[in-house]
Amino acid sequence: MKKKVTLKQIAKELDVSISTVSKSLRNSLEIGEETRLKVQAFAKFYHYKPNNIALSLKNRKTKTIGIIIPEIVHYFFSTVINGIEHVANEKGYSVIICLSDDSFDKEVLNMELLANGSIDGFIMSLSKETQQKKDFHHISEVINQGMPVVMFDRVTNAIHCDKVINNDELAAYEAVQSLIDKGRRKIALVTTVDYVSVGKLRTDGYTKALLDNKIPFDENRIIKIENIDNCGIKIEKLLEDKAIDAVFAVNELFAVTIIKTANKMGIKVPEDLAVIAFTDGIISKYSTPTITTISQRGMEMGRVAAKILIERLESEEDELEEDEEEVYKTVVIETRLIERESTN
Amino acid sequence: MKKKVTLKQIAKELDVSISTVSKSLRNSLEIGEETRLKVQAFAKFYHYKPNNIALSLKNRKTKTIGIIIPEIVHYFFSTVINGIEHVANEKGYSVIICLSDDSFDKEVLNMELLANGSIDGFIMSLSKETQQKKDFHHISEVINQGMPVVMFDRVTNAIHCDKVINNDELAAYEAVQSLIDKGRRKIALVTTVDYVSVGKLRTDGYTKALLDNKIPFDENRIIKIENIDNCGIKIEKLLEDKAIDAVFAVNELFAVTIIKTANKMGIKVPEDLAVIAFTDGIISKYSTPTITTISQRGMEMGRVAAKILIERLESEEDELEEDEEEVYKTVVIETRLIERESTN
DNA sequence: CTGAAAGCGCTTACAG
DNA sequence: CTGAAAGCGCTTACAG
Repeated sequence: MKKKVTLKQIAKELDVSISTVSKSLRNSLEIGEETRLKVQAFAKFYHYKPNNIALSLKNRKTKTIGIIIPEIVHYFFSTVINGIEHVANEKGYSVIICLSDDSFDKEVLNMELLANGSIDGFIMSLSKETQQKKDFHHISEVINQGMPVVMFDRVTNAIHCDKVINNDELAAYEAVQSLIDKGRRKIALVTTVDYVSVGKLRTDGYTKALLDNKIPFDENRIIKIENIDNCGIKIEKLLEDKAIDAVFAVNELFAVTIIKTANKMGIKVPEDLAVIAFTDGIISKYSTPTITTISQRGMEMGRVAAKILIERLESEEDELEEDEEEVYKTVVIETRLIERESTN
Repeated sequence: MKKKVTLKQIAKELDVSISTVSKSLRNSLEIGEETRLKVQAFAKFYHYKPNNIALSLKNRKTKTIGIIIPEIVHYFFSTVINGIEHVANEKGYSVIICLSDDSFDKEVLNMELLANGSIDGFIMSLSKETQQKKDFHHISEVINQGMPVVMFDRVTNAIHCDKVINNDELAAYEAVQSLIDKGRRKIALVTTVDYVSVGKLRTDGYTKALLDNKIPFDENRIIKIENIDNCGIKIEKLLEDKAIDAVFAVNELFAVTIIKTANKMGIKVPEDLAVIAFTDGIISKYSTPTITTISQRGMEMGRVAAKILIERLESEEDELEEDEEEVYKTVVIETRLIERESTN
């Protein structure tokens, strides 16, 4: 077991000063060629690599990005992480991931933990509980300390920072419009409870599409599901309303459950019932029938979020710490309609 | 913008020494009550939190775990991360995640990056390319430097370290046996290419189950798929062999593809063809019919891996750096058969 | 051309 | 009871 070698050890071994070793390894012209080469050879032989922690302390930056998301066993979020990780890696950054489990307390705790020097900036998506409580002090605190934050998907207007989002309302509108274009007029909406910001926006898009097409709005055609595991009855009741010929589901889990329920009830998809879902995941691709979805393009969201954060991080360096007004941007990632079998 | 406050600033402000501040905040009895309380009040007011990086450097441990996995948009792996993250969090550790994208070079690069002080230990699953090349020098190097490594799922005998695995051979055996118990005798195997360690083990289990039941082994009933995207033809050819009444797929993506192909060909699942898959993911639960699977219990694997690593990390502390023989353990996580509609 | 010193933010053994 | 000093591993402005 040979522990990692340090500058100090090399210096001792070679009988030179630590400064000389450091400079040699950084190819400083200050150092005589002979010494430099000697040091370099020795360092190479012992696989010397500078200690990241020491560098972080010295440079006051860690070259790592903190990610805080509600859950990781989730197609969309893992896709975003994938995007972030790839951009980060290209630019020499690592990512450290914390899960909030949709809990406010865990979100706060994890942010505080990481904010104490472990990372240079955050990329995050709000937990349900945080959105419900509307308490964002932990985020503004971090921003106040000068640490950049990029929020994605589940964002809030209450915080002034860079954001990467879909136009959820517009995307929902387009989804519903596409159903209308195919001759469907009695369109139901299956959504989540209201405090999830994106849920609300998607509902707005749905309502607006109906309105613009002069289709009467019927409250009974909207159901809000809190828990996926026991939504069967609610969905059955909705489908029993024979007047329905299409449903817009706010995520693919709802969509596949609807299709399965329809099957059981002898309702044919897409003939009798067209189904379209927000969030393109793996299920939609492999369900029978395959499900038409609106892809949020999580990978792209991740890439963009990482780019924005890193850009801000690297530009801060030369900034003269002036108290200039920060100009934040909100990037809207275009969603993409992926037509499959569940709408014809 | 008020930057984070440091001990130095507090000391200056209160006109005491840094040592006094440090000791006060750590509730040292050395310090007089008055001073201590004064410092604590001040620190609290300014939200003082010690800098993690400085602590890491001082203590020579980071309280963070490095995870290296092939991909993250993958049900099993994200499940494992979830398990790791939760026990890590409980014990005050963070996790930093790097993806190898199944590339040997990225795996090596990322390990070297993290090994330079960023983390206390690794939890990892080998990339395909690494398994193919059988080059594990980067892992033994890290271990040699005294950094503990726990491998899971895709492991190798070439490296001596703690491991968490399924008994892939046995699980495959049991899966095939369950098909046989249901009267199926002409069982096909759809697997991956051989260099993936678990793929090979599952094949062995399949073969053995046939043998033990005196069912003739037919090489034509085994197909190896390299790329999921264009395996349709291979599967069709297999299913055309009317003699087949069951198939054991090495993952759920293969299984669902088989079911869809069967449907198209007018073959009924499970009546004409029973399908069972390794790896319980989200697709199996929502496919039509739902798919019987062998759950690898990724969450549990993650939990166990994290526990082993942290235990080793914390026990090392008091260990007197003796050159005692390390005793590594391999924990086998029992798989679970989850019966659904695709086998009857 | 080389090295001593200061410093990043912290802790702790040791003086006083 | 308080503080100066050394040290974790590194970099760099400054002397010599």
